[in-house]
Amino acid sequence: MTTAATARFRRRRPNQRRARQTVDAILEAAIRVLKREGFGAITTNRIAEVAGVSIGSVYQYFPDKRAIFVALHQRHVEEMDRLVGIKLVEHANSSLEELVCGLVEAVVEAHATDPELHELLLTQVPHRVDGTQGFAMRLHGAFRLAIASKHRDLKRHRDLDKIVFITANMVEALSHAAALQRPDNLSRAEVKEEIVRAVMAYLRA
Amino acid sequence: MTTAATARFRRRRPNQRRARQTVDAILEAAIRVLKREGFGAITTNRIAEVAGVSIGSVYQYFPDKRAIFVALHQRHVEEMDRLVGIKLVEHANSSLEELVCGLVEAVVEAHATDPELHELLLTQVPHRVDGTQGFAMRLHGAFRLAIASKHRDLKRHRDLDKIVFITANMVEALSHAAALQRPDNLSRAEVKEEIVRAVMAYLRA
Amino acid sequence: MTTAATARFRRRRPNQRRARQTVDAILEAAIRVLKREGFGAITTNRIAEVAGVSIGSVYQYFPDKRAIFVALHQRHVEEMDRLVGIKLVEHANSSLEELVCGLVEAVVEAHATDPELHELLLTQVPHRVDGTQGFAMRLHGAFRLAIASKHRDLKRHRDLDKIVFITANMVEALSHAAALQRPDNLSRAEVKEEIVRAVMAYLRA
Amino acid sequence: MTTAATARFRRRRPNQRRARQTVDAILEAAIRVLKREGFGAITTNRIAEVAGVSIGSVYQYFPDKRAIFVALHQRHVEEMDRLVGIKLVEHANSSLEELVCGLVEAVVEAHATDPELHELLLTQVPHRVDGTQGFAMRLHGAFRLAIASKHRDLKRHRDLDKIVFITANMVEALSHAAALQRPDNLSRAEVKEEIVRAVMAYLRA
DNA sequence: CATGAATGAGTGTTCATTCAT
DNA sequence: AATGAATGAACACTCATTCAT
Repeated sequence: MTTAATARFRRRRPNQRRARQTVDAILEAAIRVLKREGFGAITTNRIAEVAGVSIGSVYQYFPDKRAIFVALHQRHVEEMDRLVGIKLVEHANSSLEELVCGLVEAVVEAHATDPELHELLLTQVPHRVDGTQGFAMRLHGAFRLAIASKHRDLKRHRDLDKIVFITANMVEALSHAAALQRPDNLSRAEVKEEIVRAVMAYLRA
Repeated sequence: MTTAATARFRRRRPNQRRARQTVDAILEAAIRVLKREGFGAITTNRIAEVAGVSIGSVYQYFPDKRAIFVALHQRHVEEMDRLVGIKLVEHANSSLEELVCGLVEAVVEAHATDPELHELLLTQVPHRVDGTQGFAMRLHGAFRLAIASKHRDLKRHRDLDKIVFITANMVEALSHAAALQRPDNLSRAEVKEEIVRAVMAYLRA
Repeated sequence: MTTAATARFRRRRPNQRRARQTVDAILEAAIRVLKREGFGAITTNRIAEVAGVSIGSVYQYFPDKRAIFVALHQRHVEEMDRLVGIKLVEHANSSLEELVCGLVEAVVEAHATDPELHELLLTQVPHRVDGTQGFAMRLHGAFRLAIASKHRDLKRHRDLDKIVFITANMVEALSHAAALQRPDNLSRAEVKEEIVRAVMAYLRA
Repeated sequence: MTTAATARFRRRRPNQRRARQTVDAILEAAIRVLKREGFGAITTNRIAEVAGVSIGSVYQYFPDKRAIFVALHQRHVEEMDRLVGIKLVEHANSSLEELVCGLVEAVVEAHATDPELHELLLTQVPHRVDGTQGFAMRLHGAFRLAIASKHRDLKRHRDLDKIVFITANMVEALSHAAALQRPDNLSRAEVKEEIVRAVMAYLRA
């Protein structure tokens, strides 16, 4: 969808299923090469080869090499959005703590799905972070909604903006760290619990 | 012969100083190009040109292109280490809250020094994150030291590792966010205060 | 069966007309792209797009890209031939001067019809000049005929070949120059008159 | 000189003899490939190969492929200018007829030097003709000078502009034709003589 | 040590052409 | 016939790196 939209302006709009398959094959190939041979080894021809399509087809769907990486990042962010969205709906009627717990779980899960790819995208593949695009920004919406509705009395004491800013970033960053830098002697569950504890402590402070 | 020894020193020094100047010029040029023209425009020849040295001189001091980026990252991390180290010494005898406050201040300051460069290095320039190199890891040491000495009773209740992991990452990530994504309606001081509040709330929980 | 025959005709005709239309659309598209975007921008796919036909249809009527240019040159030369032919017939019974005047007029007109295209075909689009194809060559026939019949006594003095060679090339080149390089302070009529004067002066010399 | 000037803006200014040799080698290689394998076979890598230099060196002196052709055209035009300039000086004190004869000779010679290249450049290699660049334009200056000084009385009768326009284009076009389309039964000397006759006839008319 | 011309492997990208639908 | 997605050989051009001066 979004990837197709990216290509829409420069290349023909493909028809449906086949096109989607080709685009996916290209993105998967890019990921495979990235993981196996490193960012330096990624060439458009190599991607085409691994994807099993012709180089021409790559340029049918992506205006240039960069667009492939942009699509990769987008797909990744969208996947995360999806997971968070699900939890948000699930916990519509839960307590604040349960909701926070759910969100933390979603974000930790999202980061843990393919941490290697996540890290590679973050450290090796150039990517603009224009504020709105950052993942934490998406969490902001979720937290604003959650805190505003579940914890109204807080609004009086401190600015909602501050709280949202802090909590969203805490969850994003700590989940991220949990996925990528968690020490061996800490289980994922422990860390998850600890993140929730930290967030709740802050909210109650 | 004292005169001979002196002469040797006199002959060496200027060269070493020159070398240092050249290396700095190259790194500054790399930063300038990175900021002004983007990562894609960085070529060794362009760096040499902007630095005002010959391409040959670049290879005199850096074995290859990657080494320039490694040095760039190192310089950046070292600068941060330095700032944190100072605060740590300053607050050797302060209370835990004051120390946390000092560390947060140091990290926020460090990130605010050249946020543009900081972001570019993080998003555009490929960099390994092999655990030890990540900046958060350095904070771990500081926090471990601080918490272990200032807040001994905590050790009994929960694992020090968890606490250090959470606090170090909180400070790192929130300071980072404060520098790069702080909403306009929040002052830096407010955010700093809020970060301290969050950390302390967690430590007291 | 008359009806069958009629049906056959009816079935074929529209196809042939369609084919002619398609071919024309392709050639016009090529010209349009050539004028608007330059020779470098001409691609078979672009021509098809501008012509409003599929790339497959282009290859239905032209074996390869070069054939399109050959057809373009041909169409252009044929148009010129047509104009010259008309004048030749018109002045079958006129004096030599009147005939020369008519021919010059025809060639100047021909060059002035679409000077931009004329120049582009000459300067941008590769074209063989294998003697027979050159436009001047066609004028040779006209002039040979004209001079041989109208100016017989000349034959005795100098070789008809020389005269034809010189006059045909004069008219061709000067008309060409008149269309493309005429200074602003000279009207087309003046130049035309001057060309006739030059040709007649030579013929009378 | 001129070729170096073309490259000056995009590429380093080379120092002296070696650079000149390299540039010449590249241009000669381009001509050789053009003659032997046709325009379609000219690739930058092939030129480099034939020139015996690396492809990188080609781009050291020419910003892109087109620049090579531009330089080729320029070199050609300059050579012609040179020949005409010489004749102009030689005949400073001669009669008008002698001067015309000299100029015709120069132009015929110029065109005859390497007619194959001349034709290829004209028919195969895309080239802008922006008025000033056309060769005929250069002859204009020569003829204006010649006629104005040698044939003053003409000025009264007809506009000098017309005469210059006609004569310069006659000489250019007829010499060109003489070199490329001269019939076998006409010697070059004969044609040359005939061109002079035509020009003089016009001037005397 | 400094220089910068020269190198050439390697890259992104194009576009004429085909052929299954 | 018409279509246009797919192909992939071929190309222009870059840029990290070397080395003679």
